[in-house]
Amino acid sequence: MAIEQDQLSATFAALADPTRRAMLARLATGDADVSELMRPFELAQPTISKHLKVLERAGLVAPGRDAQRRPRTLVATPLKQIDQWLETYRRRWERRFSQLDQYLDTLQKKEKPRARPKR
Amino acid sequence: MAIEQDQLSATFAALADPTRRAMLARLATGDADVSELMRPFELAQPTISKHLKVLERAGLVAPGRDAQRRPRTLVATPLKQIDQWLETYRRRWERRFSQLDQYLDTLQKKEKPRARPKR
DNA sequence: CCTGTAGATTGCTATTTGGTAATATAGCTC
DNA sequence: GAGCTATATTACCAAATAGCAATCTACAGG
Repeated sequence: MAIEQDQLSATFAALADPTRRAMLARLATGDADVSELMRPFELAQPTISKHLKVLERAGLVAPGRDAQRRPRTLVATPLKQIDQWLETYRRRWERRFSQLDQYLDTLQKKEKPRARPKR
Repeated sequence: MAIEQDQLSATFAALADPTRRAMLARLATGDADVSELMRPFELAQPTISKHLKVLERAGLVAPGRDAQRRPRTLVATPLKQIDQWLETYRRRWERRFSQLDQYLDTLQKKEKPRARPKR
């Protein structure tokens, strides 16, 4: 059903939209209210509010208050979780296990014998 | 809209599903065909194939061939891109960026959805 | 050929998502 | 309090998604 109750899924889903990533990038330079977050886009105000709600549900943004403004603050914690999730896969690009290596490895597996050449 | 033509969006979208993340985790231990990827889940085979298509469109998985099997290989490149994207935000959790961040971080850690006071 | 097996494809739901316009609410400022 | 400003909420639509059962395709072995 993919109701996305888990934190990681909600964060990934929130980041899967260029508009929302741009909003985060703006917030990385400092807090901003809705009008300001809206400025770079040709989107209606409710659309921006909706995007903000997605970011808030993911915990990436925290709401503030200043008279009638609602300045948003970036919260990095969910991004840290993503960074930790990446840990399992990190060696695949940091070490000598390149995409090409994997591809060639797959081709070789057709033969079924074993003896992985260690260059 | 959001046709997700950009690589980053496609990758984030693909990762926003626990089933697909589990499939990647399995592939991290070595190539696997559809029957094997299907095993841990109570999902129909076409559903798994669909998930695989999403992962392939994101470039996270490469298709192989072995008689009637289609063993899949993990490709880490899109994950590397995510890692690079995170770079902008990394200092926010590696250092204590601000007092507000600290405060919000601890709030998040509690994650306590208590009963809301009725207004 | 025929049969069994592994996957892909098709066709169909229900739900979610990104967008909109219209309206409601909250807080200045006069 | 009237009016202005900033934002949220509501109601709606179109498209995308996750799921399924049924069917088609490709290949290995007799």
